[in-house]
Amino acid sequence: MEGRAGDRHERSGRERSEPASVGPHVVRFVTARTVLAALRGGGPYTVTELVERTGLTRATVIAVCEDLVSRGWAEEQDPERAGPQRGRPPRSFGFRADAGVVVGLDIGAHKTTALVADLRGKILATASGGLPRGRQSAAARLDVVSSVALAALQNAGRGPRDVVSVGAGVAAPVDRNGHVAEGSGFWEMFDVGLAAALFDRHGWHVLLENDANLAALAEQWRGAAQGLDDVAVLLAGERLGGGIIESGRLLRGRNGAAGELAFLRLVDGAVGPHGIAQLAREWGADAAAQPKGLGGLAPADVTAEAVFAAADDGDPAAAAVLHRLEDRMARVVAVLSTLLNPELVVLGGAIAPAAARLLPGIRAALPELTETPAEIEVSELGGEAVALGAVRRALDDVAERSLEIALPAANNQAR
Amino acid sequence: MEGRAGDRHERSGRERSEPASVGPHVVRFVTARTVLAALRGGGPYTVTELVERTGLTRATVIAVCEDLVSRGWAEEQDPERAGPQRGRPPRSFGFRADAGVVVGLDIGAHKTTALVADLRGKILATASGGLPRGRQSAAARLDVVSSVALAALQNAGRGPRDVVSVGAGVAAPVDRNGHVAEGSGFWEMFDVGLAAALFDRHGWHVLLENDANLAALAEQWRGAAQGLDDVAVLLAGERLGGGIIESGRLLRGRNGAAGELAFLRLVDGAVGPHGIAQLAREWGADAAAQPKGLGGLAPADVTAEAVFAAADDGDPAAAAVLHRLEDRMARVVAVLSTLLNPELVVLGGAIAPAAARLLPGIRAALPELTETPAEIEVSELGGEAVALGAVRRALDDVAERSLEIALPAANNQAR
DNA sequence: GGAGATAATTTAGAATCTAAATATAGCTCG
DNA sequence: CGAGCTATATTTAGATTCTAAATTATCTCC
Repeated sequence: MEGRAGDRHERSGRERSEPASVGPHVVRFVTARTVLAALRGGGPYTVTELVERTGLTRATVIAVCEDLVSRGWAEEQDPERAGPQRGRPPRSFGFRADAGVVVGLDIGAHKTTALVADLRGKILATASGGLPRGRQSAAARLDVVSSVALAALQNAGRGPRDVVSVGAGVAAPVDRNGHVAEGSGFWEMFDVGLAAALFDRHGWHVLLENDANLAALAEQWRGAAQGLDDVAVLLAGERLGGGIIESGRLLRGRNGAAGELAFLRLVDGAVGPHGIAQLAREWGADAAAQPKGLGGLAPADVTAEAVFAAADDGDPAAAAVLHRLEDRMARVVAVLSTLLNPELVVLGGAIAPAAARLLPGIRAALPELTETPAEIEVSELGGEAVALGAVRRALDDVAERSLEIALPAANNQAR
Repeated sequence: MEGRAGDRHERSGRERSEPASVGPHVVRFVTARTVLAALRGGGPYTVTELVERTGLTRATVIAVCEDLVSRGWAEEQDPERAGPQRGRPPRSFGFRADAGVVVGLDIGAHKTTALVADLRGKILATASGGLPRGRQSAAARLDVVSSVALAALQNAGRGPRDVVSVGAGVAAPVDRNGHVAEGSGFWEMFDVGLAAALFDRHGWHVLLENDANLAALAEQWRGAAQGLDDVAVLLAGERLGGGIIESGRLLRGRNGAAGELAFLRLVDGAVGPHGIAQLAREWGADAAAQPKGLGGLAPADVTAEAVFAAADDGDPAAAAVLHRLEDRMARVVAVLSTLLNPELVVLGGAIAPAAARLLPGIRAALPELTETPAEIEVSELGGEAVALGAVRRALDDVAERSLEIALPAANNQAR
């Protein structure tokens, strides 16, 4: 048996005999998606421009556009005519970026961040909320997530009904079906729980995804990796995660654990700013040639900043710590470069500020370790990378399902 | 209209305004591919069976089938009617597996192997030829490849005109466009050279690919990884290469160097049978507790077999060598498991026989090294894995292009 | 107000699918 | 041996969609 060419059935599962009903409808479906994609790509376009961009006929474009208008995805606009023009005035159609919103969620262990964006990805509002420390029931946690999302929506002046799709990132492996890998501790509650809860409460379509994967999407969308199709993103903080994009697609692996290099022996131990301090304590002892070591700090005072400062002052022990850190990072990047041959590796997460400092050292160490060294950059997206990637994920979902989605009726009417 | 169906432009790249011409023709194109895929999957089918399998209407199926017959891809067959049946006798159509052949080439440094298969992948014949040692001109090398392919064709009783597609594997990175990565030494000659030469001489459509990638395809097709969508294959011999399949797709990376772990520091040095002997020489010295070490062999007599034999005899030095080897392999598999989370890792290449011996040790070491250990198996495909994968690659190409390919006229007539 | 230009709209034609009606070939049974 | 049954093939009608060409509309310039 083949199953090779015809594997479409993302959801329908086992059934054969499904390719069914290809008819002319599908043609319309495809052309509508083509036109919609063109509209989404830029400002209002005249029909003539759309004809050029899509390669379709004038008649077809107009028919499709009117269809899209009636579904709420596009609107006809009076083009701003700069000065007198000759000929019959053209009709213009534009994408209705405000026909709905998407929500991007970054669900961390202690804090949840929500981003609300319009259908072109313009960020409209933010909100975040922390969990009080201590054990929390699943319900309490879901309540926090839900209320943070609602707060962000309110900040954006929109309501729950306006939400067309939701992306959500968690710090655990998530497989292709949106299931959290077994053995992920409390993250497992989000497996079914999150999507079900948010669907039940608000009717939202929720896509769960690994946080590092979302960070990778964000970097490719609006970060250091814009436009690149082969990228890896390291999300290093308290945890070390990786998101890998190959040929423009996220890699997930069998259980969604691809890129989960947290346990790679090569890089054991934390590598975030907290980790730097810890490494300094561990390594300071044997690396210290001077009696004072690490600028004479007491162990409790060893912080990432202190180590950097000490290194700047010429403290050899601190310099040695940074050297070893550079070496560790370089080895991680080297493994990625050799195994996956990305064009660029982006260092992100809490370590980003520190990583900028280490970049030259890492770059210098790399050629010795691999034949195909990738470029390395530090993320400039800050703390919202994951939430931003969640927005991107939701937008992709909207693009894919756009012609099946019923837009919020109110808006549909409103304009 | 003529040039409609052939509008593929897989390579045309940047141009906008290309999605063009979606018309009803495309619908036919899709349904034809669907029916052809169904036919390829199994024996002759009655129209009714095809209706069930494809979900299309009876009328459509018949129309498409007759179309396929006229193009030479299918033939109408008198179904063998077992005993009396009721109702009007059905028409049956079958895939013409003999309408053409594909060729799979394994182009090694010293030897080239060719496999000829029918359009269902049944291997019809083999041939191989070695290069005399010493420097060879590019032309001489291409001559060998060409003549080996022709010999295999002759063995199969077919001619060069019967060839519909050719897959070829080389031991160098090959990017998505079929270009050999720069810096690959003499393999670069195949970059343009091979495809051009074989096209000029015989009109063949040649797909160049990395050998380990092809081995991965072979394992997924007819080897240990049948039906799995997330697999890694290690091809270890004089060289160490890796082929990675994720979500059913080969990973290539930016320059086609994905999986090229030959230079990974973790596993430096050869790991093939030759490598075992070498490691034994290197490591024997310091691992030897007994005065005799390695069963008292002289360095020149140290072979893989000898090391295995010595270990069986209880020689601790030999056992230590094998232990370290197991550890190395385990670490490679661990890196793959952690980074890519495959379901299975297949050990192939020249090391395969030896690897079977080491498997338990590798499996035992793995859980310590990764949280998501993959299954491990040894390849059973032998020395033809790469050529077999090349056949698979060519068949995929045929499936994709089938409706644009003109089948050899002779056969077309013949039946 | 007419000529020219640009674009929208209409019309005709072709390809494709589905669905329903009709025809066909073989078997069974009285 | 012919009527009836059955499963299938073939034909026909209807709907949808595209392209291409002809027609109509609206604006500017002279």
